[in-house]
Amino acid sequence: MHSFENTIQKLRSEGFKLTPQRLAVIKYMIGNKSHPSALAIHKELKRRYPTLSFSTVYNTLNMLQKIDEIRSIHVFDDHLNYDPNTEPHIHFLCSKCDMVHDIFLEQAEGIQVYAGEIDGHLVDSYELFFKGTCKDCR
Amino acid sequence: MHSFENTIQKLRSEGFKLTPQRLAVIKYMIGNKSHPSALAIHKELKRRYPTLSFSTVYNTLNMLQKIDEIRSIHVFDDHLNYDPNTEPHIHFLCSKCDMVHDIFLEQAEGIQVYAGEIDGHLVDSYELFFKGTCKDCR
DNA sequence: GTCCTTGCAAAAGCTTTGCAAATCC
DNA sequence: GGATTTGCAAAGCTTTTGCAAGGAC
Repeated sequence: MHSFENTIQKLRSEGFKLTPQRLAVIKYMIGNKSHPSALAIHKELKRRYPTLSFSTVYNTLNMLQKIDEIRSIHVFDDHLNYDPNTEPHIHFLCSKCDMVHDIFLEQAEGIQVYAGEIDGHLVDSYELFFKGTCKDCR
Repeated sequence: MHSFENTIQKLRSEGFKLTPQRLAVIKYMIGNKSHPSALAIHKELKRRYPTLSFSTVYNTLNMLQKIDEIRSIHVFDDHLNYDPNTEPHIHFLCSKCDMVHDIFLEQAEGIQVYAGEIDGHLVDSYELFFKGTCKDCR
C-alpha cells in the first residue's frame, strides 16, 4: 500500500466495487505500523461504523491480500496480523509488550537471506521474524 | 530428542510420571522427520492405542516442549506442527505437497542470521522458514 | 494412599461460510 | 437492473480447559 489513491485504483482495475466499508479498512491500514489483527481492526472501525460486520473486515483483508496490497504475518500462534507494507522486510516480536516492530535489511546487520535454491529446493519466499525484548522495553 | 532413554531420563528427573501414553508419543516422535501436527499424531497413535485421547497427546506435546525435547513450528496458518529436533535449523515448506523439510545451516549457503541486537532490540530467538517447490516436486 | 494423569466432553477463540437484504455501478 | 457486497448468524477447526475416574510410584 503506497497511497490511498493508488490502492483505490488497483481495486477498480481488478473489478472490485468501492464500498464505504472497504474504503474504511483501506484508510485504516494505510501507513499503519501497528500490525493489527482482523479483530482489532474491526473493533477499532466499529466505533465509527457501528454496523460494520467482522466478516466484511475479514473479507476485505483477504481481498487486499489477494491483490497484494497487504500481507498477513503469523508471529502469534493463535491469530494472524496484517501489514500494509508488502516490501520485503522482517519483524521483531517483543515478548514483554507483544508489539511487532518492522526491521528493514539495511538496519539489520548480520542478516542475509538467500533466495533461489537451497539444498535442491526452489525458494519462492521466506518468512523471518525475531523474538526478544524490544528497545522500548529494555 | 536424542534418544528414547535420554528423554525418559529427563522426564523422570523433572518429576513427570511415565505412562504408556507418554511413552507412545515419545516413541513416535523420536527421529520423526515428518513434522506432524497434534491431530496427526493422535490419529496415527489411536490405531494402536484406541483409547488414547487427543488431550493426552496435546498435554504430552506441551510437556515435551516445556522440557525442551521438542519444538513447535508454525509454518501453516491454521495449526502447529512439532519437530523432535530442537537444534537450531530452518524449515522449507513445499507449496505443492505441503511437506516440511529440514534445512541445516551448513546446507544453506547464503543464509546468515544474526543473534544479538538488531536496531536496538535484544534478540532471544528467531524463526525462519522458506516456501517454494521442494526437490521432489520440481 | 497420594498425587499426577487420563479421557471425555465441552468451551474458547479465531477463521470461514451461507444466505437474504442492501448497495454499488 | 444485475451482480457484487454486506451483515448476521452459525459452522468449522484447532487449541485449551474442567473434572471425575483411573493409574503410577
